[in-house]
Amino acid sequence: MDSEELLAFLSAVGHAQRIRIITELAPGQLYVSELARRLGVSRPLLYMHLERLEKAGLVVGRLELSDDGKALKYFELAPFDVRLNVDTILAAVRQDASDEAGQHSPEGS
Amino acid sequence: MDSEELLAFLSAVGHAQRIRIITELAPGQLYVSELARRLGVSRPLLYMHLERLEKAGLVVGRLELSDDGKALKYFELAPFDVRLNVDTILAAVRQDASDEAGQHSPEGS
DNA sequence: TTCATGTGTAAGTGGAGACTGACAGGTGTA
DNA sequence: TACACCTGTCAGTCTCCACTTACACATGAA
Repeated sequence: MDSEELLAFLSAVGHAQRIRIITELAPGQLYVSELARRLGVSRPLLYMHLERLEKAGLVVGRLELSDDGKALKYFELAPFDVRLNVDTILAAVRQDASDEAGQHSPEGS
Repeated sequence: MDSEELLAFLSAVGHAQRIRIITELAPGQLYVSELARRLGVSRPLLYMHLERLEKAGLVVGRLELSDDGKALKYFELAPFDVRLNVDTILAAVRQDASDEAGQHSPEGS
């Protein structure tokens, strides 16, 4: 994980509304409209937050057809576990240099 | 750690400039003007970032007198180690309820 | 055909926070 | 006195992002 990914991750979680989203999704998947109702949030706003969380890899969404033929966009938490201390931050910054050197073909890591 | 503290921590680290500050302070303490020069950042701006980092407990500053009588404000990293996954986030949110119940006299955790 | 449900996006507003420049004050040295 | 350092803060600008309103488009049921 380089510093860019780390930053995306941290700024995604570091927001009160998105913490609430994570809390709400913890028990299991929910579709967007239902989630918006529970949080008392407008749907477009929720989309923005979900998009941000998805880009950071915290959440995954998939379109599903319900029994009665309605398209429902379900979101669920993606497993993540990040440790945050001086060493892990420095490691992320150092990773940038490696990315630079390797260019294409990422190191996985 | 309740969700408010967690949020302060995450939004403090989740910023490119502040990551750079942490990187720069990792080898050892520095005083503000020197740090500003290294980062190529104005001093007032640096103060803002340092204040934010200090409030989140990532950094500590102290005023010191150099040998030649100049006052220097040194900052150094505070030790921190936070693990971030669904469980730790939920734990922070649950902590809010405990804070509410206990009111004053914090639980230290 | 109308209503209630859902997805998805475009366009605009408002406010917080990132950032700058300029100031006032202190010290030691030439 | 003047200069080169330092700390600390105020007042302003500007940019980003959180948020709203409104739209287009589907489906199934009354």
